[in-house]
Amino acid sequence: MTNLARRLFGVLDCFEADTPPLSLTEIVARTGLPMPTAWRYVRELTAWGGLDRLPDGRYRIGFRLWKLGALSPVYRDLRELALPYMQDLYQATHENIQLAVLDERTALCIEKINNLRSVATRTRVGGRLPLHATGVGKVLLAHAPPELLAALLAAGLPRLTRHTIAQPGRLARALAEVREQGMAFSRQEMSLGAGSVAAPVVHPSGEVIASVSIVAHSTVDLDRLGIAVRTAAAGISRSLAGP
Amino acid sequence: MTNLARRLFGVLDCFEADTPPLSLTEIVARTGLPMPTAWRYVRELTAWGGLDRLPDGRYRIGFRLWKLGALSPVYRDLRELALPYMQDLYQATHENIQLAVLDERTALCIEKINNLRSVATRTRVGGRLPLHATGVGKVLLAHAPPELLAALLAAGLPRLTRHTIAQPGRLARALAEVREQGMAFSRQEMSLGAGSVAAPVVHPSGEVIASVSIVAHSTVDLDRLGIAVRTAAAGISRSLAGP
DNA sequence: TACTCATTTTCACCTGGTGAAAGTGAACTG
DNA sequence: CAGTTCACTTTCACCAGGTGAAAATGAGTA
Repeated sequence: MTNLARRLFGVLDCFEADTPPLSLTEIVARTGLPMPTAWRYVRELTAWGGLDRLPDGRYRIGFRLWKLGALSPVYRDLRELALPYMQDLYQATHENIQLAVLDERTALCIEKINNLRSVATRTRVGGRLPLHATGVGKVLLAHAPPELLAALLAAGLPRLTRHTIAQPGRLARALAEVREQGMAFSRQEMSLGAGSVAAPVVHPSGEVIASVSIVAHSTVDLDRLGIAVRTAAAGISRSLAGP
Repeated sequence: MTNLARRLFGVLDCFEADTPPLSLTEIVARTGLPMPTAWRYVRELTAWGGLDRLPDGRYRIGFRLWKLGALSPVYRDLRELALPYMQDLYQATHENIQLAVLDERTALCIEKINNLRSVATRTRVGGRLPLHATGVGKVLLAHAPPELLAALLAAGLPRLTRHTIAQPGRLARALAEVREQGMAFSRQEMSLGAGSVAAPVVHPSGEVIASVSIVAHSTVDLDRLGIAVRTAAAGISRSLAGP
Protein backbone atom coordinates (compact mmCIF):
# COMPACT_ATOMS: atom_id res chain seq x y z
CA MET A 1 0.00 0.00 0.00
CA THR A 2 1.24 3.45 -0.82
CA ASN A 3 2.30 5.46 2.14
CA LEU A 4 0.04 8.25 1.08
CA ALA A 5 -3.04 6.06 0.80
CA ARG A 6 -2.41 4.45 4.16
CA ARG A 7 -2.01 7.81 5.80
CA LEU A 8 -5.03 9.28 4.07
CA PHE A 9 -7.21 6.43 5.27
CA GLY A 10 -5.65 6.87 8.71
CA VAL A 11 -7.16 10.33 8.85
CA LEU A 12 -10.61 8.95 8.10
CA ASP A 13 -10.14 6.20 10.65
CA CYS A 14 -9.82 8.82 13.41
CA PHE A 15 -13.56 9.16 13.44
CA GLU A 16 -15.79 6.92 15.52
CA ALA A 17 -19.43 7.11 16.45
CA ASP A 18 -18.98 9.12 19.58
CA THR A 19 -16.10 11.19 18.31
CA PRO A 20 -16.92 14.86 18.45
CA PRO A 21 -15.68 16.92 15.53
CA LEU A 22 -11.89 16.87 15.55
CA SER A 23 -9.44 19.73 15.23
CA LEU A 24 -6.36 19.45 13.05
CA THR A 25 -4.21 19.16 16.15
CA GLU A 26 -6.33 16.28 17.41
CA ILE A 27 -6.03 14.54 14.05
CA VAL A 28 -2.27 15.03 14.23
CA ALA A 29 -2.22 13.52 17.72
CA ARG A 30 -4.32 10.53 16.61
CA THR A 31 -2.44 9.81 13.41
CA GLY A 32 1.12 10.84 14.28
CA LEU A 33 1.36 12.67 10.97
CA PRO A 34 3.44 15.85 10.74
CA MET A 35 1.24 18.90 10.90
CA PRO A 36 1.60 20.06 7.29
CA THR A 37 0.99 16.55 5.98
CA ALA A 38 -2.14 16.16 8.06
CA TRP A 39 -3.21 19.63 7.02
CA ARG A 40 -2.85 18.76 3.37
CA TYR A 41 -4.73 15.49 3.70
CA VAL A 42 -7.54 17.06 5.64
CA ARG A 43 -7.78 19.81 3.08
CA GLU A 44 -8.00 17.26 0.29
CA LEU A 45 -10.56 15.13 2.03
CA THR A 46 -12.61 18.25 2.67
CA ALA A 47 -12.37 19.35 -0.96
CA TRP A 48 -13.60 15.92 -2.01
CA GLY A 49 -16.46 15.97 0.49
CA GLY A 50 -15.25 13.14 2.70
CA LEU A 51 -14.81 15.55 5.60
CA ASP A 52 -16.81 18.64 6.45
CA ARG A 53 -15.10 21.60 8.03
CA LEU A 54 -17.12 23.40 10.67
CA PRO A 55 -16.96 27.17 11.15
CA ASP A 56 -14.81 26.68 14.25
CA GLY A 57 -12.21 24.86 12.14
CA ARG A 58 -13.02 21.38 13.36
CA TYR A 59 -13.76 18.49 11.05
CA ARG A 60 -16.33 15.76 10.88
CA ILE A 61 -17.28 13.04 8.42
CA GLY A 62 -18.81 14.51 5.27
CA PHE A 63 -21.82 13.69 3.20
CA ARG A 64 -19.80 12.23 0.36
CA LEU A 65 -18.93 9.29 2.56
CA TRP A 66 -22.55 8.80 3.52
CA LYS A 67 -23.48 8.69 -0.14
CA LEU A 68 -20.80 6.16 -0.93
CA GLY A 69 -21.37 4.07 2.17
CA ALA A 70 -25.08 3.86 1.45
CA LEU A 71 -24.10 1.89 -1.66
CA SER A 72 -22.42 -0.85 0.34
CA PRO A 73 -24.57 -3.80 -0.73
CA VAL A 74 -23.86 -6.23 2.06
CA TYR A 75 -25.29 -4.27 4.89
CA ARG A 76 -27.67 -2.24 2.79
CA ASP A 77 -29.32 -5.44 1.72
CA LEU A 78 -29.49 -6.72 5.28
CA ARG A 79 -30.96 -3.46 6.47
CA GLU A 80 -33.56 -3.39 3.72
CA LEU A 81 -34.48 -6.93 4.37
CA ALA A 82 -34.73 -6.50 8.11
CA LEU A 83 -36.49 -3.15 8.23
CA PRO A 84 -40.05 -4.40 7.55
CA TYR A 85 -39.71 -6.92 10.38
CA MET A 86 -38.31 -4.26 12.65
CA GLN A 87 -41.30 -2.12 11.69
CA ASP A 88 -43.66 -4.89 12.66
CA LEU A 89 -41.84 -5.30 15.95
CA TYR A 90 -41.99 -1.57 16.60
CA GLN A 91 -45.68 -1.52 15.77
CA ALA A 92 -46.37 -4.38 18.14
CA THR A 93 -44.33 -3.07 21.05
CA HIS A 94 -43.68 0.65 20.56
CA GLU A 95 -40.26 0.18 22.09
CA ASN A 96 -36.83 0.86 20.61
CA ILE A 97 -35.71 -1.64 18.03
CA GLN A 98 -32.08 -2.23 17.09
CA LEU A 99 -30.29 -4.31 14.51
CA ALA A 100 -26.61 -4.97 15.08
CA VAL A 101 -23.75 -6.94 13.57
CA LEU A 102 -20.47 -8.14 15.00
CA ASP A 103 -17.59 -5.85 14.06
CA GLU A 104 -14.22 -5.31 15.73
CA ARG A 105 -15.23 -6.99 18.97
CA THR A 106 -18.30 -4.79 19.32
CA ALA A 107 -21.92 -4.90 18.33
CA LEU A 108 -22.22 -2.35 15.55
CA CYS A 109 -25.69 -0.82 15.26
CA ILE A 110 -26.77 -0.81 11.60
CA GLU A 111 -30.41 0.14 11.96
CA LYS A 112 -32.49 1.54 14.70
CA ILE A 113 -36.09 2.54 15.29
CA ASN A 114 -36.60 4.82 18.26
CA ASN A 115 -39.74 5.59 20.15
CA LEU A 116 -39.08 8.88 21.85
CA ARG A 117 -41.59 7.92 24.50
CA SER A 118 -39.80 4.70 25.38
CA VAL A 119 -36.54 4.60 27.31
CA ALA A 120 -33.85 6.87 25.99
CA THR A 121 -30.99 4.94 24.43
CA ARG A 122 -27.66 6.38 23.59
CA THR A 123 -26.96 4.28 20.53
CA ARG A 124 -27.00 5.67 17.05
CA VAL A 125 -26.76 3.98 13.68
CA GLY A 126 -23.04 3.45 13.17
CA GLY A 127 -22.49 3.37 16.91
CA ARG A 128 -21.01 0.52 18.93
CA LEU A 129 -22.21 -1.47 21.89
CA PRO A 130 -20.22 -3.69 24.24
CA LEU A 131 -20.76 -7.36 23.51
CA HIS A 132 -20.92 -8.51 27.13
CA ALA A 133 -23.47 -6.01 28.42
CA THR A 134 -26.17 -5.75 25.76
CA GLY A 135 -28.80 -8.07 24.39
CA VAL A 136 -27.58 -7.82 20.81
CA GLY A 137 -24.00 -8.14 21.96
CA LYS A 138 -24.58 -11.31 23.93
CA VAL A 139 -26.38 -12.93 21.01
CA LEU A 140 -23.46 -12.16 18.72
CA LEU A 141 -20.90 -13.24 21.30
CA ALA A 142 -22.75 -16.47 22.09
CA HIS A 143 -22.52 -17.55 18.48
CA ALA A 144 -19.02 -16.30 17.75
CA PRO A 145 -15.88 -18.45 17.75
CA PRO A 146 -14.69 -19.07 21.32
CA GLU A 147 -11.53 -17.08 20.69
CA LEU A 148 -13.57 -13.90 20.74
CA LEU A 149 -14.85 -14.53 24.24
CA ALA A 150 -11.34 -15.45 25.32
CA ALA A 151 -10.00 -12.20 23.90
CA LEU A 152 -12.69 -10.18 25.64
CA LEU A 153 -11.98 -11.89 28.94
CA ALA A 154 -8.26 -11.30 28.52
CA ALA A 155 -8.95 -7.62 27.93
CA GLY A 156 -11.27 -7.43 30.93
CA LEU A 157 -15.00 -6.78 31.02
CA PRO A 158 -15.85 -3.15 31.80
CA ARG A 159 -18.47 -2.81 34.50
CA LEU A 160 -20.93 -0.27 33.12
CA THR A 161 -23.51 -0.48 35.91
CA ARG A 162 -23.67 -2.46 39.12
CA HIS A 163 -25.63 -5.09 37.17
CA THR A 164 -23.08 -5.62 34.44
CA ILE A 165 -21.79 -9.16 34.25
CA ALA A 166 -18.06 -8.75 34.73
CA GLN A 167 -17.04 -12.19 35.97
CA PRO A 168 -15.86 -14.62 33.27
CA GLY A 169 -17.71 -17.61 34.67
CA ARG A 170 -21.02 -15.80 34.92
CA LEU A 171 -20.71 -14.51 31.38
CA ALA A 172 -19.87 -17.92 29.97
CA ARG A 173 -22.92 -19.38 31.69
CA ALA A 174 -25.09 -16.57 30.40
CA LEU A 175 -23.88 -17.16 26.85
CA ALA A 176 -24.61 -20.88 27.11
CA GLU A 177 -28.11 -19.96 28.14
CA VAL A 178 -28.40 -17.60 25.15
CA ARG A 179 -27.55 -20.45 22.82
CA GLU A 180 -30.05 -22.69 24.53
CA GLN A 181 -32.93 -20.20 24.66
CA GLY A 182 -32.28 -18.56 21.30
CA MET A 183 -32.35 -15.11 22.86
CA ALA A 184 -30.40 -12.90 25.22
CA PHE A 185 -31.40 -10.54 27.97
CA SER A 186 -29.64 -7.49 29.34
CA ARG A 187 -31.21 -6.20 32.54
CA GLN A 188 -29.77 -2.80 33.43
CA GLU A 189 -26.36 -4.18 32.47
CA MET A 190 -25.73 -1.45 29.93
CA SER A 191 -27.68 1.43 31.44
CA LEU A 192 -29.58 1.76 34.66
CA GLY A 193 -33.28 1.88 33.95
CA ALA A 194 -33.01 0.10 30.62
CA GLY A 195 -33.20 -3.50 29.56
CA SER A 196 -33.18 -5.37 26.31
CA VAL A 197 -33.96 -8.73 24.81
CA ALA A 198 -32.36 -9.83 21.55
CA ALA A 199 -32.52 -12.74 19.14
CA PRO A 200 -30.20 -13.99 16.39
CA VAL A 201 -30.61 -13.44 12.66
CA VAL A 202 -29.38 -16.62 11.04
CA HIS A 203 -28.04 -16.87 7.50
CA PRO A 204 -29.03 -19.94 5.45
CA SER A 205 -25.49 -21.18 5.97
CA GLY A 206 -26.30 -21.44 9.67
CA GLU A 207 -24.12 -18.51 10.64
CA VAL A 208 -25.51 -15.88 12.98
CA ILE A 209 -24.88 -12.72 11.00
CA ALA A 210 -26.80 -10.15 13.03
CA SER A 211 -29.00 -9.71 16.02
CA VAL A 212 -32.19 -7.77 16.55
CA SER A 213 -33.35 -6.40 19.89
CA ILE A 214 -36.03 -4.54 21.74
CA VAL A 215 -34.74 -1.96 24.22
CA ALA A 216 -37.21 -0.85 26.88
CA HIS A 217 -37.58 0.48 30.41
CA SER A 218 -36.28 -1.95 33.00
CA THR A 219 -39.84 -2.13 34.36
CA VAL A 220 -41.09 -3.74 31.15
CA ASP A 221 -41.57 -7.53 31.12
CA LEU A 222 -38.74 -8.67 28.86
CA ASP A 223 -39.85 -12.29 28.93
CA ARG A 224 -43.06 -11.34 27.20
CA LEU A 225 -41.13 -9.37 24.59
CA GLY A 226 -38.80 -12.30 23.98
CA ILE A 227 -41.37 -14.14 21.90
CA ALA A 228 -41.91 -11.09 19.70
CA VAL A 229 -38.23 -10.44 19.09
CA ARG A 230 -37.60 -14.09 18.26
CA THR A 231 -40.47 -13.98 15.80
CA ALA A 232 -38.99 -10.94 14.09
CA ALA A 233 -35.54 -12.48 13.99
CA ALA A 234 -36.99 -15.65 12.52
CA GLY A 235 -38.76 -13.63 9.86
CA ILE A 236 -35.57 -11.85 8.89
CA SER A 237 -33.68 -15.13 8.86
CA ARG A 238 -36.29 -16.67 6.61
CA SER A 239 -36.10 -13.74 4.22
CA LEU A 240 -32.35 -14.24 3.96
CA ALA A 241 -33.08 -17.58 2.37
CA GLY A 242 -34.72 -15.79 -0.56
CA PRO A 243 -38.23 -15.99 -1.99
CA MET B 1 -4.90 18.40 -4.16
CA THR B 2 -2.36 15.68 -4.56
CA ASN B 3 -2.64 13.80 -7.78
CA LEU B 4 -2.76 10.56 -5.91
CA ALA B 5 -5.61 11.61 -3.65
CA ARG B 6 -7.65 12.94 -6.53
CA ARG B 7 -7.21 9.74 -8.46
CA LEU B 8 -7.94 7.56 -5.45
CA PHE B 9 -11.20 9.39 -4.81
CA GLY B 10 -11.91 9.11 -8.53
CA VAL B 11 -11.97 5.36 -8.15
CA LEU B 12 -14.54 5.60 -5.36
CA ASP B 13 -16.60 8.05 -7.37
CA CYS B 14 -17.12 5.39 -10.06
CA PHE B 15 -19.80 3.84 -7.93
CA GLU B 16 -23.40 4.97 -8.05
CA ALA B 17 -26.56 3.46 -6.66
CA ASP B 18 -27.43 1.37 -9.67
CA THR B 19 -23.86 0.54 -10.56
CA PRO B 20 -23.32 -3.20 -10.60
CA PRO B 21 -20.03 -4.38 -9.21
CA LEU B 22 -17.24 -3.11 -11.45
CA SER B 23 -14.30 -4.96 -12.95
CA LEU B 24 -10.85 -3.44 -12.98
CA THR B 25 -11.17 -2.83 -16.72
CA GLU B 26 -14.41 -0.94 -16.14
CA ILE B 27 -12.81 1.18 -13.42
CA VAL B 28 -9.99 1.94 -15.84
CA ALA B 29 -12.50 2.98 -18.48
CA ARG B 30 -14.37 5.21 -16.05
CA THR B 31 -11.33 6.88 -14.52
CA GLY B 32 -8.89 6.99 -17.41
CA LEU B 33 -6.16 5.71 -15.14
CA PRO B 34 -3.43 3.44 -16.51
CA MET B 35 -4.15 -0.17 -15.69
CA PRO B 36 -1.36 -0.75 -13.13
CA THR B 37 -2.21 2.49 -11.32
CA ALA B 38 -5.87 1.60 -11.12
CA TRP B 39 -4.91 -1.88 -10.05
CA ARG B 40 -2.78 -0.54 -7.22
CA TYR B 41 -5.45 1.89 -6.03
CA VAL B 42 -8.15 -0.74 -6.12
CA ARG B 43 -5.90 -3.10 -4.21
CA GLU B 44 -5.27 -0.46 -1.57
CA LEU B 45 -8.89 0.51 -1.23
CA THR B 46 -9.75 -3.16 -0.88
CA ALA B 47 -7.09 -3.71 1.77
CA TRP B 48 -8.47 -0.78 3.71
CA GLY B 49 -12.06 -2.04 3.36
CA GLY B 50 -13.39 0.78 1.22
CA LEU B 51 -13.97 -1.68 -1.63
CA ASP B 52 -14.95 -5.33 -1.45
CA ARG B 53 -13.62 -7.73 -4.04
CA LEU B 54 -16.09 -10.37 -5.15
CA PRO B 55 -15.01 -13.92 -6.05
CA ASP B 56 -15.40 -13.09 -9.73
CA GLY B 57 -12.86 -10.30 -9.39
CA ARG B 58 -15.32 -7.45 -9.52
CA TYR B 59 -15.45 -4.71 -6.91
CA ARG B 60 -18.17 -2.97 -4.99
CA ILE B 61 -18.30 -0.45 -2.17
CA GLY B 62 -17.10 -1.98 1.07
CA PHE B 63 -18.35 -1.98 4.59
CA ARG B 64 -15.67 0.36 5.84
CA LEU B 65 -17.31 3.18 3.91
CA TRP B 66 -20.69 2.32 5.33
CA LYS B 67 -19.27 2.53 8.81
CA LEU B 68 -17.66 5.88 8.15
CA GLY B 69 -20.61 7.29 6.25
CA ALA B 70 -22.97 6.35 9.03
CA LEU B 71 -21.08 8.86 11.17
CA SER B 72 -21.94 11.77 8.91
CA PRO B 73 -23.85 13.92 11.35
CA VAL B 74 -25.81 16.14 9.01
CA TYR B 75 -27.87 13.49 7.33
CA ARG B 76 -27.70 11.04 10.18
CA ASP B 77 -29.35 13.62 12.39
CA LEU B 78 -32.01 14.34 9.80
CA ARG B 79 -32.73 10.67 9.34
CA GLU B 80 -32.97 10.04 13.07
CA LEU B 81 -35.22 12.97 13.49
CA ALA B 82 -37.46 12.06 10.60
CA LEU B 83 -37.73 8.33 11.19
CA PRO B 84 -40.33 8.38 13.96
CA TYR B 85 -42.60 10.53 11.79
CA MET B 86 -42.04 8.26 8.86
CA GLN B 87 -42.94 5.38 11.14
CA ASP B 88 -46.17 7.07 12.08
CA LEU B 89 -46.94 7.69 8.43
CA TYR B 90 -46.19 4.09 7.56
CA GLN B 91 -48.37 2.89 10.40
CA ALA B 92 -51.23 5.08 9.24
CA THR B 93 -51.04 4.20 5.56
CA HIS B 94 -49.03 0.99 5.13
CA GLU B 95 -47.57 2.40 1.96
CA ASN B 96 -43.96 3.08 1.04
CA ILE B 97 -42.44 6.09 2.72
CA GLN B 98 -39.41 7.95 1.39
CA LEU B 99 -37.26 10.80 2.64
CA ALA B 100 -35.11 12.58 0.07
CA VAL B 101 -32.78 15.55 -0.19
CA LEU B 102 -31.61 17.60 -3.13
CA ASP B 103 -28.18 16.51 -4.34
CA GLU B 104 -26.52 16.95 -7.72
CA ARG B 105 -29.75 17.82 -9.51
CA THR B 106 -31.46 14.69 -8.23
CA ALA B 107 -33.57 13.70 -5.29
CA LEU B 108 -31.30 11.53 -3.20
CA CYS B 109 -33.16 8.98 -1.09
CA ILE B 110 -31.77 9.00 2.45
CA GLU B 111 -34.35 6.86 4.20
CA LYS B 112 -37.07 4.58 3.10
CA ILE B 113 -39.70 2.37 4.65
CA ASN B 114 -41.09 -0.27 2.31
CA ASN B 115 -44.24 -2.24 2.58
CA LEU B 116 -43.67 -5.29 0.46
CA ARG B 117 -47.41 -5.54 -0.08
CA SER B 118 -47.66 -2.01 -1.45
CA VAL B 119 -46.47 -1.04 -4.92
CA ALA B 120 -42.94 -2.11 -5.72
CA THR B 121 -40.56 0.79 -5.94
CA ARG B 122 -37.14 0.65 -7.42
CA THR B 123 -35.50 3.18 -5.17
CA ARG B 124 -33.03 2.25 -2.51
CA VAL B 125 -31.43 4.28 0.23
CA GLY B 126 -28.56 6.08 -1.50
CA GLY B 127 -30.38 5.92 -4.79
CA ARG B 128 -31.45 8.86 -6.92
CA LEU B 129 -34.75 10.00 -8.34
CA PRO B 130 -35.42 12.47 -11.14
CA LEU B 131 -36.61 15.80 -9.82
CA HIS B 132 -39.25 16.41 -12.47
CA ALA B 133 -41.06 13.08 -12.29
CA THR B 134 -41.39 12.24 -8.60
CA GLY B 135 -43.28 13.70 -5.69
CA VAL B 136 -40.17 14.29 -3.58
CA GLY B 137 -38.33 15.65 -6.58
CA LYS B 138 -40.98 18.19 -7.44
CA VAL B 139 -41.10 19.45 -3.86
CA LEU B 140 -37.35 19.95 -3.85
CA LEU B 141 -37.38 21.52 -7.31
CA ALA B 142 -40.28 23.83 -6.46
CA HIS B 143 -38.32 25.34 -3.59
CA ALA B 144 -34.91 25.40 -5.21
CA PRO B 145 -33.30 28.46 -6.82
CA PRO B 146 -34.76 29.04 -10.30
CA GLU B 147 -31.40 28.33 -11.89
CA LEU B 148 -31.88 24.66 -11.10
CA LEU B 149 -35.11 24.41 -13.07
CA ALA B 150 -33.48 26.34 -15.91
CA ALA B 151 -30.57 23.89 -15.93
CA LEU B 152 -32.90 20.90 -15.96
CA LEU B 153 -34.89 22.37 -18.81
CA ALA B 154 -31.72 23.11 -20.74
CA ALA B 155 -30.65 19.51 -20.30
CA GLY B 156 -34.08 18.21 -21.33
CA LEU B 157 -36.66 16.35 -19.26
CA PRO B 158 -36.51 12.60 -19.81
CA ARG B 159 -39.92 11.08 -20.47
CA LEU B 160 -40.05 8.03 -18.21
CA THR B 161 -43.67 7.07 -18.89
CA ARG B 162 -46.33 8.51 -21.12
CA HIS B 163 -47.53 10.51 -18.10
CA THR B 164 -44.21 12.18 -17.38
CA ILE B 165 -44.34 15.95 -17.56
CA ALA B 166 -41.76 16.78 -20.20
CA GLN B 167 -42.87 20.18 -21.39
CA PRO B 168 -41.22 23.12 -19.63
CA GLY B 169 -44.40 25.16 -19.34
CA ARG B 170 -46.39 22.34 -17.80
CA LEU B 171 -43.63 21.62 -15.30
CA ALA B 172 -43.30 25.25 -14.28
CA ARG B 173 -47.04 25.42 -13.66
CA ALA B 174 -46.95 22.20 -11.68
CA LEU B 175 -44.16 23.57 -9.50
CA ALA B 176 -46.07 26.79 -8.85
CA GLU B 177 -48.96 24.62 -7.71
CA VAL B 178 -46.62 22.67 -5.42
CA ARG B 179 -45.56 25.87 -3.76
CA GLU B 180 -49.18 26.94 -3.37
CA GLN B 181 -50.53 23.64 -2.07
CA GLY B 182 -47.53 22.70 0.05
CA MET B 183 -47.33 19.27 -1.57
CA ALA B 184 -46.55 17.58 -4.85
CA PHE B 185 -48.12 14.73 -6.72
CA SER B 186 -46.63 12.31 -9.20
CA ARG B 187 -49.25 10.25 -10.99
CA GLN B 188 -47.59 7.44 -12.94
CA GLU B 189 -44.98 9.96 -14.04
CA MET B 190 -42.10 7.91 -12.68
CA SER B 191 -43.46 4.38 -13.07
CA LEU B 192 -46.66 3.07 -14.57
CA GLY B 193 -48.91 1.80 -11.82
CA ALA B 194 -47.34 3.95 -9.12
CA GLY B 195 -48.03 7.37 -7.75
CA SER B 196 -46.74 9.49 -4.94
CA VAL B 197 -47.54 12.54 -2.89
CA ALA B 198 -44.81 14.47 -1.11
CA ALA B 199 -44.45 17.42 1.23
CA PRO B 200 -41.53 19.67 2.19
CA VAL B 201 -39.44 19.44 5.34
CA VAL B 202 -38.64 23.02 6.27
CA HIS B 203 -35.65 24.10 8.34
CA PRO B 204 -36.20 26.88 10.92
CA SER B 205 -34.32 29.16 8.56
CA GLY B 206 -37.19 28.70 6.11
CA GLU B 207 -35.17 26.57 3.72
CA VAL B 208 -36.71 23.39 2.37
CA ILE B 209 -34.03 20.87 3.20
CA ALA B 210 -35.78 17.60 2.42
CA SER B 211 -39.01 16.10 1.29
CA VAL B 212 -41.01 13.15 2.52
CA SER B 213 -43.39 11.13 0.39
CA ILE B 214 -45.84 8.29 0.28
CA VAL B 215 -45.50 6.01 -2.75
CA ALA B 216 -48.50 3.86 -3.54
CA HIS B 217 -50.44 2.11 -6.30
CA SER B 218 -51.84 4.50 -8.86
CA THR B 219 -55.29 3.33 -7.81
CA VAL B 220 -54.87 4.80 -4.34
CA ASP B 221 -56.47 8.17 -3.60
CA LEU B 222 -53.44 10.43 -3.32
CA ASP B 223 -55.49 13.44 -2.32
CA ARG B 224 -56.49 11.67 0.88
CA LEU B 225 -52.88 10.76 1.60
CA GLY B 226 -51.78 14.36 1.04
CA ILE B 227 -53.05 15.45 4.43
CA ALA B 228 -51.13 12.67 6.13
CA VAL B 229 -47.85 13.36 4.40
CA ARG B 230 -48.12 17.07 5.10
CA THR B 231 -48.74 16.28 8.75
CA ALA B 232 -45.60 14.14 8.88
CA ALA B 233 -43.54 16.74 7.08
CA ALA B 234 -44.79 19.39 9.49
CA GLY B 235 -43.82 17.19 12.43
CA ILE B 236 -40.32 16.70 11.10
CA SER B 237 -40.02 20.42 10.38
CA ARG B 238 -41.10 21.25 13.92
CA SER B 239 -38.56 18.81 15.35
CA LEU B 240 -35.84 20.58 13.43
CA ALA B 241 -36.53 23.65 15.50
CA GLY B 242 -35.41 21.74 18.59
CA PRO B 243 -37.23 20.89 21.83
C1' DT C 1 -2.99 -26.62 -28.20
C1' DA C 2 -3.05 -21.81 -29.46
C1' DC C 3 -5.17 -17.57 -28.87
C1' DT C 4 -7.34 -13.84 -26.41
C1' DC C 5 -8.12 -10.96 -22.80
C1' DA C 6 -8.24 -9.35 -18.12
C1' DT C 7 -5.58 -8.86 -14.85
C1' DT C 8 -1.09 -8.72 -12.03
C1' DT C 9 3.86 -7.83 -11.65
C1' DT C 10 8.39 -5.70 -12.65
C1' DC C 11 11.62 -1.96 -12.36
C1' DA C 12 14.10 2.23 -14.35
C1' DC C 13 12.92 6.78 -14.09
C1' DC C 14 11.62 11.26 -12.30
C1' DT C 15 8.20 14.10 -10.38
C1' DG C 16 5.37 14.97 -6.99
C1' DG C 17 4.99 14.55 -1.95
C1' DT C 18 7.40 15.66 2.26
C1' DG C 19 8.22 18.06 6.62
C1' DA C 20 11.39 21.51 9.04
C1' DA C 21 11.03 26.06 9.35
C1' DA C 22 8.74 30.21 8.77
C1' DG C 23 4.59 32.88 8.52
C1' DT C 24 -0.17 34.17 9.88
C1' DG C 25 -3.97 35.25 12.60
C1' DA C 26 -6.94 34.87 16.53
C1' DA C 27 -7.44 34.75 21.37
C1' DC C 28 -5.79 35.80 25.76
C1' DT C 29 -3.30 38.29 29.39
C1' DG C 30 -1.10 41.93 31.88
C1' DC D 1 -2.85 48.43 23.78
C1' DA D 2 1.25 45.47 23.23
C1' DG D 3 3.13 41.15 23.87
C1' DT D 4 2.59 36.28 24.08
C1' DT D 5 0.82 31.92 22.91
C1' DC D 6 -1.04 28.59 20.15
C1' DA D 7 -3.38 26.47 16.31
C1' DC D 8 -3.12 26.47 12.14
C1' DT D 9 -1.37 27.49 7.13
C1' DT D 10 2.33 28.17 3.77
C1' DT D 11 6.98 27.74 1.71
C1' DC D 12 10.46 25.25 -0.81
C1' DA D 13 14.80 22.32 -1.12
C1' DC D 14 15.24 17.61 -1.22
C1' DC D 15 14.67 12.76 -2.36
C1' DA D 16 12.06 8.64 -2.04
C1' DG D 17 8.19 6.69 -3.32
C1' DG D 18 4.79 6.48 -7.08
C1' DT D 19 4.44 5.77 -12.02
C1' DG D 20 3.27 3.29 -16.22
C1' DA D 21 5.34 0.81 -20.41
C1' DA D 22 6.34 -3.62 -20.97
C1' DA D 23 6.32 -8.21 -19.59
C1' DA D 24 4.28 -12.03 -17.18
C1' DT D 25 0.38 -14.79 -15.61
C1' DG D 26 -3.77 -17.24 -15.63
C1' DA D 27 -8.40 -18.32 -17.04
C1' DG D 28 -11.58 -19.12 -20.65
C1' DT D 29 -12.61 -20.33 -25.38
C1' DA D 30 -12.34 -22.37 -29.94
